[in-house]
Amino acid sequence: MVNIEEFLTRSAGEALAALYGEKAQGAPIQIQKTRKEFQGDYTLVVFPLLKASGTGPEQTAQAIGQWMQGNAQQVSGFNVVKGFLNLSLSDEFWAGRLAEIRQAEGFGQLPATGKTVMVEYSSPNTNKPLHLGHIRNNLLGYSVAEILKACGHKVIKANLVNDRGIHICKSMIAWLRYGNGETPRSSGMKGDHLVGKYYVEFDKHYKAEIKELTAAGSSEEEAKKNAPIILAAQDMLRKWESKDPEVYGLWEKMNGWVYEGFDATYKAMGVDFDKMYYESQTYMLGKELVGQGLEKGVFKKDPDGSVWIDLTADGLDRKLLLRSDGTSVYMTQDLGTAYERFREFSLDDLVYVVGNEQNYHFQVLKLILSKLGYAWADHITHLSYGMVELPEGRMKSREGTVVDADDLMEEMVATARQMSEELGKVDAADAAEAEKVGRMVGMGALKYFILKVDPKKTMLFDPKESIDFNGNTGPFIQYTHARIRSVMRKAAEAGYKAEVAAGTPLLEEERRLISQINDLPAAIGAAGENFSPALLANYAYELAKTFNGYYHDHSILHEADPAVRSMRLALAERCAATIARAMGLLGIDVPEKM
RNA sequence: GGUUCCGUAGCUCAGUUGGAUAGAGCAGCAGCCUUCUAAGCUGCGGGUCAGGCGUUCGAACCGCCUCGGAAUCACCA
Repeated sequence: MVNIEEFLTRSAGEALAALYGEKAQGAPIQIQKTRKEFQGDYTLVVFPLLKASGTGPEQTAQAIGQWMQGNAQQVSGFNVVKGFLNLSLSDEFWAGRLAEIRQAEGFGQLPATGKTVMVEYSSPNTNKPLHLGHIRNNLLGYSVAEILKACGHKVIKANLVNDRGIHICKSMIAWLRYGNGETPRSSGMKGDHLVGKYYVEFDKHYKAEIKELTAAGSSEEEAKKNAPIILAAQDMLRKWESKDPEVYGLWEKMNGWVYEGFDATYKAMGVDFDKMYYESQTYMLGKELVGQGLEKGVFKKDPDGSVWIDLTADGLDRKLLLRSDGTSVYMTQDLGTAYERFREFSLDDLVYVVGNEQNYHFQVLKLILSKLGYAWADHITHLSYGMVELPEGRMKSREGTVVDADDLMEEMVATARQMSEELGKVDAADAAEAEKVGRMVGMGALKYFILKVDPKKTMLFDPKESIDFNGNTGPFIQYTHARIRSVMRKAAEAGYKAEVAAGTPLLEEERRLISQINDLPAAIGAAGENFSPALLANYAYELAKTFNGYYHDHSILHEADPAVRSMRLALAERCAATIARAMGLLGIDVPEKM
C-alpha cells in the first residue's frame, strides 16, 4: 500500500455501499488530513454524502466511522465533529508505513513515465553579467527540471544564449575604442564583468554624443539615430552578418570571455545544462514555417513583402513574422526552434522559464503554432515568473541599483561564515570544512528565499531580510538536518540501531511526522504539475518545523526503552533523508554539520 | 483601450482539487541553555482574506462587476 488517502477513499466507499447501498453510488468521497487542533489522522467530509444517507451529518459520520473501525483493521478509532469524521489509524499501521518507507528504494523518485521534457532556462545575453533577475530564473529552471526528473520524466535542460545582435556590438565597439587591449587576464576581472563594463562605457559615450548633437541643434530623435558611436555599432552588426573575419574574430573572443564568466557564475549557483543553443546558429530557423503558414492562409503577405498574422479575432494584435527585407524576427525564430526541438527529441513537453514580461510573446507563439495545426502547441508551457523588486523599487541599470549575481552570492556566503563564527560553530581544526559549510548555508539562504515564493508573483528582495538565518529560511531547514545527522553519529558511536519493531507505541507527533514524510511523493507530484518549487520549499519547512518541536520535547538518545529509541532513530533518520531529498530538488545542499 | 497576472497581519510570504476557529516567519513583548547543536523551543498581542453581488449545506479559493498595482501590445530580442 502506498497511498493512504486512496486506501481510505476505497474503504469509505465500501462503507457507503454497505450502509446505504445503491443510493451511495458515485457520491463524492473527500479524504483530507485532519487539522492539528482535532484528534485523528485523516478526515472524511460527510456533507456531500447526506443525500445518500438520508440522515443528518452527525449520524452519517457516526455510522460510517463505526463501519470503518469494524471493517478496516488499520482504522483504530474515530470521532465526529459536526460534519467531519476524524479517523485515527493504528500505531501498527503507522509503524508499518515507516518501515516500508525506509525500505523503499525509490522513495522520493516517482516511477518512470517515459515522457521527455525540455526545460529551457537562463538564456542570457552576452553583453553583461547576470543579475538578481537571472538568479530567480536560474534557480527556478534548475529546480523545476530536477523536480520533473523526480516525477519520472526524462529531462533535458537547455540554455539558449543570445550571443548576437546590436547589444554585443556595442560592447565590442566600446572595447575597441576605449579598452586599450584590456583582457580578463590583464585586468583580473571576470570576463562577463569586463564585457559588461564596456557595455556601460558605450552607453556613456552614446549619451555624451547625443548631448553634443542636441546642443548643436538636432532633435533628440535625430541625435539618437545619428550619434557616430551608434552608427559604428550598426556598421559592426552588418559586418558581423557578412562574417567579416576581423569582426567575427573579436566577437568570438569577447563572447569567449563572457562564457568563462558565466560558467563560473553557473558553477557557484549550482546549475547546469544538457544542451546549449546559440542564437547565432538558430536565428535563421523558422522561415519554412512562414512558407507553410502562407500556403495554409494562416499568414498574409503585405504589399511591401512583410508577412503578418492577424490575431485580432483572438483579442490580440497583428504580429510580424517576416520583415519586408525578408529577414526574420524573434517570433519566427522561436517558432522554428520549438518545431526543431519537438522533432529532434520527440518531446512530450517543452517548458520555457522566462520572465512575465514575455507573457504576450508566448501566448502568441502557442496560438500561431496551433493555428498552423501542430497539436504539440498545447504541450508548450511558459513558466512565467514575476520580477524581483528591491526595497527602493525596480532594478535600474541607469541608477546603478542592479544587484549583481556574483556580488550577491559572495555576500551571502561571507555573511553565513561570519554568522557561524559569531555563533561559535567553527572548530578551528577544519577550516576547509567551515568554508564548504559557509557556502552551503549562504547559498541555501539565497536559494530558499527566492524559491519559497510562488513563481508568478512579483517578489520583494530585501537584502537585509534575505540574510536573516532565523525562522522560515533555508538555514533553518539545513540546521534541522545537521542536527539530526549529529544525533545519528552519536547513536552510531553508542552502538544504537535504527529500526522499527512491530508493536512499538507512537506519540501523536510521531504519527504526524510519519504522515508528513509519507507525503513526499505527493509534494513532488504537485510541485511538478504546477511547476512550482515553492510547494516543495514549504513542504520541507513544515517537516523541519514539526521535527524541531518534537525534538525539543522528546529525547532520542536518552530514551530508556530500546525499542522506542530505535524507532525514534529510524524516524529521525527518515526525516533527515526526506529533508535532504526535498532540498536537493530545490538545488540546496544540506550539510552534515553546521 | 486590448491581453495576462497580482491584491491575505505593521513587513515578507504560505494556504495543494471549495470544508472545521484563515497560517508561518520577521518586527514587538515575556520566558527557556549543567541534559541528543539555542541558526532552536514556548507563550502573548496583531485580520472587513481590496470591495460588492452571485453560485453552494459551506467561498481567501468558483462566476460577474468595481477599485488598486504590475507586465505587455515595435519591421527590438
